[in-house]
Amino acid sequence: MISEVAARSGLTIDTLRFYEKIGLIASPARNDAGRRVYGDDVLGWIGFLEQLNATGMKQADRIRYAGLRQQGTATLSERREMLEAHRVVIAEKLALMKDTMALMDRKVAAYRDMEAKAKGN
Amino acid sequence: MISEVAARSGLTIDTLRFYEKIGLIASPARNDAGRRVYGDDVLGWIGFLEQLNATGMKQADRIRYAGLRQQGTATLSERREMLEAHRVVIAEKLALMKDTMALMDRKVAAYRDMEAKAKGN
DNA sequence: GGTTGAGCTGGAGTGTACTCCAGCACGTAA
DNA sequence: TTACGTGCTGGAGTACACTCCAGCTCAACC
Repeated sequence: MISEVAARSGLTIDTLRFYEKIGLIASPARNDAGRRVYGDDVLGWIGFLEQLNATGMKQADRIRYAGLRQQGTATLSERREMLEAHRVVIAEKLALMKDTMALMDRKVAAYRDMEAKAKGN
Repeated sequence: MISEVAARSGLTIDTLRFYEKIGLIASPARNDAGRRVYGDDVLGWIGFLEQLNATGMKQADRIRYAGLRQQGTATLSERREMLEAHRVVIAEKLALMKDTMALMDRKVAAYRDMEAKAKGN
């Protein structure tokens, strides 16, 4: 079961167990042999975590969010605030990405120019 | 001198020396007392490095780029290729940032809804 | 000429986020 | 019933990117 979640999520088995240990993923049910049996929701949750991760949210914050989520609806507004704060961070990164992409374009064009001139000699 | 570059660049003195050690920054000239005297170009270069860094380029690749840059015009096309490759990476991250920002917006809206309903009870 | 402040070197230490491993248990197929 | 595959735990190890420190030198000011 863990191997299937690993395959579907793109995480490794070790990482899944690690995420569970640090509280990013809720401890799944176990079968008679003591093996993890994951719920259907875990893949969606991992996908969301990966999106937070890939957009630069720190582990500690993701753990905090995961903890709040497990506490249920009482933590809704706290979670909303975290997401709003993260949105701001993303917006800043987005602007930087755009800037840098434009810079790459300018530099690449300049390099092409210089290469053409070097050939022309 | 190093403290001024640190202040202007936003890097720490230790990081400047570290960057020099790993080849990200060329070894600057020294004065009679053996202290670093940086050229005017170093701040621009550090700014560019930071932009590569902030957009997710790995240390090893930045070191490679810095090395090519020090070798002069013979490495122009190699550097251009690196920047083109990085542009692609940035474009992907950009798309992910946009996606995630939209997701944050949807989630925040949904949370606000749920909060409003909870209050209404 | 002694103290202060800035900088020097080489090397050890830190934080983050995994990643790997030894040694053991369980269930199925030959 | 023994071999194999999969999974289990606790803990050690790794990679990356810095960050800190001891012990020293040098120049300038009092």
